Amino acid sequence: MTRLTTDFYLRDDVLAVAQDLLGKVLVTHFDGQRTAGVITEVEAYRAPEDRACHAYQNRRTPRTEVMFRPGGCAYIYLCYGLHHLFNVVTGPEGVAHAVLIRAVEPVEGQNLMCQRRGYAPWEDLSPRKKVALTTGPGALAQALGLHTHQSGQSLTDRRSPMWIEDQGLHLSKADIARGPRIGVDYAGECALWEWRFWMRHSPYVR
DNA sequence: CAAACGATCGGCT
DNA sequence: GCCGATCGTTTGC
Repeated sequence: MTRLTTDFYLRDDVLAVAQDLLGKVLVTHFDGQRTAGVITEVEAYRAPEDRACHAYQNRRTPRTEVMFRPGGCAYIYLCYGLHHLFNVVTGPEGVAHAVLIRAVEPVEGQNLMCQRRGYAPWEDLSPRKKVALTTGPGALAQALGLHTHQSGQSLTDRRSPMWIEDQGLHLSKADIARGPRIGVDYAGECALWEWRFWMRHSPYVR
């Protein structure tokens, strides 16, 4: 297992980082238990010009302060009062870029994920239900035990309980599809930008 | 201090 | 496809 290092996250090109995250493995290790999933769908958010980004026009608020940190930490926030959405902060310090992880394919700790989601055990799930376990940003965050109180956590520190690793899966350009981001209609013209990327052949995509 | 607003999900028609 | 749930954050008065 090779945990991604700060070099990966500090790059200024968040669209490149977003695509490079596809095929990497998001791992959490809480209370001695690991859960992990291959990242299958992401969206890029880029201050200052991106109206859909919480740090639009580089405005700093208590919530978005972590987005301005050097790349390599988590930005987790509560959406619709119910869902904890997990983002990876990228770019150098002062540059508020982030990648929203929208879906993963479970590869480790499936039964704990099911427990956290209130599902029956993994082996008892229909194919559809297996996909629903970790498809969608709120769903995967719940499955992996991610919560707003972890916002700001490092993904690169040796002692951190959450990180992203490269397990050697290589995607060619043809394996990546792109389209407009979801749920950002309020962002005017920015809503048309094709900053959502997914693994073309994965069933773990909306 | 009040009020509006979501980077969504799941259940139901 | 439509709709309600639910609450922290932000903004405006």
